Amino acid sequence: MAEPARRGVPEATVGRLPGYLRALGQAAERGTPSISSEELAGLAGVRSTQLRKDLSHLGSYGVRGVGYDVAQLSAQIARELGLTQDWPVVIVGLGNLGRALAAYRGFATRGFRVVALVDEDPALVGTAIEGLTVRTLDQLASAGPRVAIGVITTPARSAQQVADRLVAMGVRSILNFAPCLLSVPDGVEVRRVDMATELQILAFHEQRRSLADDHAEETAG
Amino acid sequence: MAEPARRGVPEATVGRLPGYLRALGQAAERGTPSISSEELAGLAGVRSTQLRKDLSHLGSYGVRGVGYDVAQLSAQIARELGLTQDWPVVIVGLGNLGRALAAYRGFATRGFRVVALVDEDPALVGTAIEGLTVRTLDQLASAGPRVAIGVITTPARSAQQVADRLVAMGVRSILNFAPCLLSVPDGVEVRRVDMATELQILAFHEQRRSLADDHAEETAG
DNA sequence: GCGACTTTGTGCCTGCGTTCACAAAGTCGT
DNA sequence: ACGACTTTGTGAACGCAGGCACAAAGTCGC
Ligand SMILES: NC(=O)c1ccc[n+]([C@@H]2O[C@H](COP(=O)([O-])OP(=O)(O)OC[C@H]3O[C@@H](n4cnc5c(N)ncnc54)[C@H](O)[C@@H]3O)[C@@H](O)[C@H]2O)c1
Ligand SMILES: NC(=O)c1ccc[n+]([C@@H]2O[C@H](COP(=O)([O-])OP(=O)(O)OC[C@H]3O[C@@H](n4cnc5c(N)ncnc54)[C@H](O)[C@@H]3O)[C@@H](O)[C@H]2O)c1
Repeated sequence: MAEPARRGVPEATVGRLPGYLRALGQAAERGTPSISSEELAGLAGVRSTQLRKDLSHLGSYGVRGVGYDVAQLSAQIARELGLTQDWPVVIVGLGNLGRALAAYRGFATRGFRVVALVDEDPALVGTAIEGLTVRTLDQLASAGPRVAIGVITTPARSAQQVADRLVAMGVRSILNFAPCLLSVPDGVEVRRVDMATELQILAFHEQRRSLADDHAEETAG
Repeated sequence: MAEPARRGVPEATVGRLPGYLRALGQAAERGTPSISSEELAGLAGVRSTQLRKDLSHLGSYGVRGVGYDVAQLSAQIARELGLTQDWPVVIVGLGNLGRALAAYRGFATRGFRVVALVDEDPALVGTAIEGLTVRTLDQLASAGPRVAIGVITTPARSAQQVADRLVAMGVRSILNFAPCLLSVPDGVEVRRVDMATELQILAFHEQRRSLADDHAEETAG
């Protein structure tokens, strides 16, 4: 039974698969041909029961008494995530952040290829960054390569219109770095990376700890 | 009753508070003095019932029949998140990403101040970036300002040792951009920002949609 | 002042995700 | 060949989070 409830992978599980893949990469470097759920879970930072349940959702199975074949499980998760093909990516907005992303070699290593760079600044359009010529959205729409995933690194005020243009071009997956909400039609998925939000969550807990510390001092002293 | 189960703010709620704060900022720009949960929820991208339940956890309350006072609610959420004080931040690893973050003006706007920059590259140490002199971790530990939050933008292989050093310096909040797991003692919180993971999740759904489309064509044709 | 209306705050229910406990299945030593 | 041991896969219990329905509370028009 290699194909159980195949179309029912829970979202929470999907969110952990990339982590498992990275952990498997580490395991592969060590040269161990197979790995137990306990050890792999340790590398991925989850409980072994959770790992096993997650893997059970993909119908994958290891060998009882032994563990999982590292190479095989890697391939299976990569296939599940759609990383067997290369996804063409466009980066829109080549400021500080967009340029850092364009220069980042980490994408290419796994299934993603930056095939276009877009900005509206006339001083940038036509110049080459990382071997790619910067274009406008118009140029991309009329004569560019097909892109599957759009990365938005423009200021927040431009993000919505950029998203609209991308959607009109057929892009259904957007990674948004601008600190704002994007409204898109059904069938288009937006994920946000928001460092300000992350910092604020850290600040919340930091403050909670500070208050706890203060209280401890108070009662102790 | 302005203080109910004050220490019981659910984690999921905390994760949405920054979004509410941003939405309130937008509302404030419009000049509306008060706002209904329905409208604010729209700006934040959640359901109004969820917004109200979230706010109820902080003991905050609006005025029935009217809504929430924008300025007051803003202040209350900011206080809850610990943004009334400035949190000193250090950025470790001044490559492409670290430099982009150092140049980013978005942090200062709300409660965070980059007070130190760290790298181990001798070519960088001693130079000035964005008005701050780059130091080593040793220099920061012995003679630097106190930092509350550490941002790690080094390659993955260095991230753990950097985290260990930060923890030894008393840092209890870490934002990690390196694609790896950090192991830290209890009482230290790590949050990760991982673009590769986000892209892989997008790829999963993209692939799922592609397969669905193929199937639709097949049955239609 | 009063009734109609608006909007908040919350108890309850439902669904999802995580953890526990254990049977199934396979390996390894003898 | 067989028994002890290891490890997986999963049914079941539990807890948390989200959404619904509704009462409470206040506003506004007259
Ligand atoms: N730099 C960071 O470290 C950082 C951190 C967190 C969040 N962000 C967010 O990422 C986004 C980009 O940040 P940044 O520092 O790189 O900004 P930036 O101002 O340096 O760059 C923005 C770029 O987008 C281009 N642009 C603007 N409107 C455009 C449009 N309609 N079409 C195409 N290109 C357009 C501009 O020409 C510019 O090159 C912002 O939303 C910012 O809030 C950045
Ligand atoms: N650049 C991106 O767009 C991007 C995107 C996603 C993830 N990341 C991750 O962010 C991290 C940084 O990426 P980058 O492209 O800026 O890398 P980079 O190689 O350009 O920069 C890394 C910097 O860290 C410094 N460093 C290394 N070891 C150190 C140590 N022990 N102490 C102090 N400094 C040290 C190096 O001197 C260098 O300046 C990496 O882990 C990368 O995977 C980057």
